[in-house]
Amino acid sequence: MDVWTTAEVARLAGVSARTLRHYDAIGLLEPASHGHGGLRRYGRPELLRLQQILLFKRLGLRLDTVASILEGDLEPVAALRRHAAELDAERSRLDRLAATVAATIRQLEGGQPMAPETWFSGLDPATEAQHRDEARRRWGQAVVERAWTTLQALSPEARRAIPEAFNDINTRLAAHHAAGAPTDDPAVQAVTADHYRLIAAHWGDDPTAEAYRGLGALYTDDPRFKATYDQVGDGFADYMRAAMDAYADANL
Amino acid sequence: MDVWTTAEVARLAGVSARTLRHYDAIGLLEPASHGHGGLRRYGRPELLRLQQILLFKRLGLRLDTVASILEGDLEPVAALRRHAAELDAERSRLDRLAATVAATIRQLEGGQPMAPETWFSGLDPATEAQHRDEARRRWGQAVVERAWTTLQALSPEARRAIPEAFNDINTRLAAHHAAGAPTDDPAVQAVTADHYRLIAAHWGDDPTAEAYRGLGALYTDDPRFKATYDQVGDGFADYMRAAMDAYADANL
DNA sequence: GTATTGGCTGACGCTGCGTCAACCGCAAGG
DNA sequence: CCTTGCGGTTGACGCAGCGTCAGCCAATAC
Repeated sequence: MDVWTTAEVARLAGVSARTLRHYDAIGLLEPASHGHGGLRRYGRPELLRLQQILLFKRLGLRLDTVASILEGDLEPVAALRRHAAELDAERSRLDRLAATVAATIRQLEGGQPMAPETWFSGLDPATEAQHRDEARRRWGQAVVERAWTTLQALSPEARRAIPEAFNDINTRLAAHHAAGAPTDDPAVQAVTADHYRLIAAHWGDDPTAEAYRGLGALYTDDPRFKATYDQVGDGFADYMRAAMDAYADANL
Repeated sequence: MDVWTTAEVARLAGVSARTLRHYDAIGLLEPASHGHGGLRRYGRPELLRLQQILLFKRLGLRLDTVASILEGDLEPVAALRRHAAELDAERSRLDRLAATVAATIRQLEGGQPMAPETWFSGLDPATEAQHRDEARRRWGQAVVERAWTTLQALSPEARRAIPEAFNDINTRLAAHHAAGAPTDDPAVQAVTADHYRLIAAHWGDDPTAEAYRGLGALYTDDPRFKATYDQVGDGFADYMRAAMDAYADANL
């Protein structure tokens, strides 16, 4: 009884026959010999090797790494150390991910269908930087930059309150827009004043005329905002910006 | 400027053009229209949709899940909750893995090339159980079972010391085996006595003759041990068991 | 005229097998 | 003798999410 078939080895080692064939195919564990009809026959050395393979695999090493170790091309301890570091990195990545997911859940629960102001908070640094570059290139104004970063820096509570409030204002303004009211119409300017106060509430100090115009520019020039606002109605982003400009002209 | 090409959208959103084509291929984000030569043309609604896609993707959701959410077939909050649970499970899996890897590193550092006694400590429960079933079926003796479980229950320090000691004994015994010395040869029995004492040191009380014979059976009948010992020399496992039986006959 | 950009459509590669599909050999039972 | 069934074999697709050629077309810049 020194030789075992595929199914026997599989049972002994607790793996599937398919796995053994796979290991043969990739050269990780070749049978001692082939019998009639290509039957795989494994001997004791193969059993031993399989056990070692399973040991390392159980630790999460990739099969090619396991192969390198068993061929003596890789120091087991070194490989495991590197693997441990990778595990650690992956774990902290999951930690951050979980935190972000939790935050998003809270945000979704607290707000309406998600306002664009909240969609982009917390993009990854690379994307974020790219967006800012794009913005700078387009608007070329430091004030717009400040409007954006300020929006980003809002407290979590403020963020949770934002979607509703914006939704409210957008709805009211959309009504005037649909009715064809000019942007300097008193009713429109009243809504815009609410908008200004909403912004100001999270601005630190009251936004200057320049800052408020910058925010208006954000609505029309940043595709992320523009796309959203134009879904409210065709040309709504432009309408909103015009109303904001008018407000700045008259009041700031 | 209401329409963008693949590369433009890619730049705006910070993804690759290939990704956009992929999303088109799987129906996740189809362009608004196709221009001359099949050029993809994206409009604002597509930009918006892409932003939502990227938001959910960034949270680690699979693309088909994202699709379900955007199609309204899946509640975003519910999906995120489930995802959070999965993240949590995965994280604790990584925790356990990292612990196992660390333990293995310690073991490898403390010992020689890894003795078989340590290889199988800490197999996953299913495999472990299967091995024990196999063992019971083969030996049908509770004492063998006890020999095995006792080996498994050793303290970490003892485990670290074991490989060296076993290696030493194996080397000495292998010399006699190669020289063709009978197993009841006094020199062979002297080495066997050392082996007995080594085992006894971790046994709790001194192993009985029955227990020691059971351990010998483990060496020849468990493929995990047999394969290893037979690598020392052909028939070495049998030789060792015979020496152990002889020792038990004469001294226990 | 041609070199450069960009865009297009395949199609393979990666990881570790699970899962058919199609076929063969051997032994027991009708 | 034939069927059934078990266990073995070799392909080959599928999965997730694109990266990465390869080969071809069109418009633009020099």
